Amino acid sequence: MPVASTDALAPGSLLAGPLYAEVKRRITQSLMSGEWPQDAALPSEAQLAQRFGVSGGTVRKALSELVSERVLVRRRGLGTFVASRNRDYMLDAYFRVVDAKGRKRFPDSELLSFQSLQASPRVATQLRIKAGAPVLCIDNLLFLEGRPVILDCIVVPAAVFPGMAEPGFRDRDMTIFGYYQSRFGVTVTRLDEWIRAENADDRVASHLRLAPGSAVLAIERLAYTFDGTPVEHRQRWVSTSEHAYFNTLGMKAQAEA
Amino acid sequence: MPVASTDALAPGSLLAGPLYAEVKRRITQSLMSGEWPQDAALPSEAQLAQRFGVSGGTVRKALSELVSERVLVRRRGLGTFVASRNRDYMLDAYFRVVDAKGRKRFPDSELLSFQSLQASPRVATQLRIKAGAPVLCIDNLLFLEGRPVILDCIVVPAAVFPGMAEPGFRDRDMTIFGYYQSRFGVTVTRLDEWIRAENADDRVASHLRLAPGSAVLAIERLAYTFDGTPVEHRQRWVSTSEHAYFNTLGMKAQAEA
DNA sequence: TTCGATTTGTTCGTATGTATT
DNA sequence: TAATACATACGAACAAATCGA
Repeated sequence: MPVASTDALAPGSLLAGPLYAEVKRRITQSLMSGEWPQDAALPSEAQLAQRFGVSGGTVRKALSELVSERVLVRRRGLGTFVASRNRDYMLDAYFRVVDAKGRKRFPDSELLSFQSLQASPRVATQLRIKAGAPVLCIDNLLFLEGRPVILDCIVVPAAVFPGMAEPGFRDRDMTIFGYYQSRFGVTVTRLDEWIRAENADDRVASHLRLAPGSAVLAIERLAYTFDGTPVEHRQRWVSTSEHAYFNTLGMKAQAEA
Repeated sequence: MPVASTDALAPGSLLAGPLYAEVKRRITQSLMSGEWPQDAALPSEAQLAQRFGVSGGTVRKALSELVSERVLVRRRGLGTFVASRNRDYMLDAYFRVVDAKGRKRFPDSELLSFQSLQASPRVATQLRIKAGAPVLCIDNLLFLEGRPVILDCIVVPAAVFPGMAEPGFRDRDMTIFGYYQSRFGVTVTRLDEWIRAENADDRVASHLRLAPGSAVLAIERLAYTFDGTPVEHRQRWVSTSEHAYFNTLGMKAQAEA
């Protein structure tokens, strides 16, 4: 039979905050370290409770926060999993562009270019790497209902995605974040976006089939992984002639009593 | 001693979902009906548990969801309150415009006009009122660090805010949502925003001190109260020459272990 | 198809800690 | 200091979903 785990939290130790927060940090660290393989379930509530020497309710509270932050998903009868960055997840959690009727659809994409370059000072600062460090730059055009609506210029540190190259990227059968996750073990857990309006330059206007000078959304976006390290910079231009960026805050609608 | 309340939930009744969801609906209904006065605490956990005939943990789960949806705030030792739509709350919960360094500041405002008009068909549809129904239209210019950055055109149904007039609105010593809440008992609990890019027309450009045709953010926004009724339509234009609309999703940063 | 084992989801109750008045 | 109220933590029981024998 197994002996008491060394992970058990000392009962009298001085913690910065509540116990469940410490449990959450420990679980996050295990997720980061790759202790639990992709697509496999985490240990059950009862096992985690025993491992950390806390009650099931405390583990549940830690896991529930990670679920609400969309890091984990739990399925009754099955277990707790790292949320897979698949199409349905991305459309639901991260994709914000809707059509005139408010509908979201998964876009088709066309890879425009894939280059190995050196980080510009500006993007390097954002990614917290050295200016001139090797990066991969990917230009991608996204279509909704056959029309080009979104132009993306993705910059990722080469060190974070060792061995990434155009063929593998082009032939992936999944979302970009899903590719990061399954191929490189990099799970995006947070997105920050800064949205501005710009007059489209010739390149942007041409790709989005707009008149030069047309107003477009310019979205600068940073994606982070568990420990807050930025892993992707994306400059996105969105044509809002037929679409809008949708955002909602506050109380969800409640079903009738 | 008090007898069992008629609000008690039947133990064997058929509920659509879990018990805490029903408790949440009941609490929401009481909030809507004005049963609990503004600025006063709701009944304590134990009192609500007794009233609904459920355990404290079930009440806590219902209240916790309303807290996470920013409808309520709980203060230990004090009680549970409807979240006051004051400056700090609005800046934290709803205001999304940041300066070049990512800082949020509360804007100064200048009332441009206050008119009683009839709802246009388009806005009437959004507000779910009849075209031509009486509405109040308020134009407001917001300044950050002395510069005009946001132009707002607010449309609210007159029926929702009986007796609202320019002097009271102009002299309010609080946020607009705080005024709705304290003066008319209308608490905004949800915001939907559709963000587009536009070339500024002469009026918008003039107010925001931009060249005509400059790209600006055009944000169409609907505010709802508890039961999902829209109570305000706001068309907002934002100059992003010195500012950006900031949005973040996913896992919060965690303190070190 | 049925059954049993596993796992999460919900509900209950209790005890203790902490902040406020 | 005492009373009140929320916050945390524990443990237990049962329901519901899933999967494999």
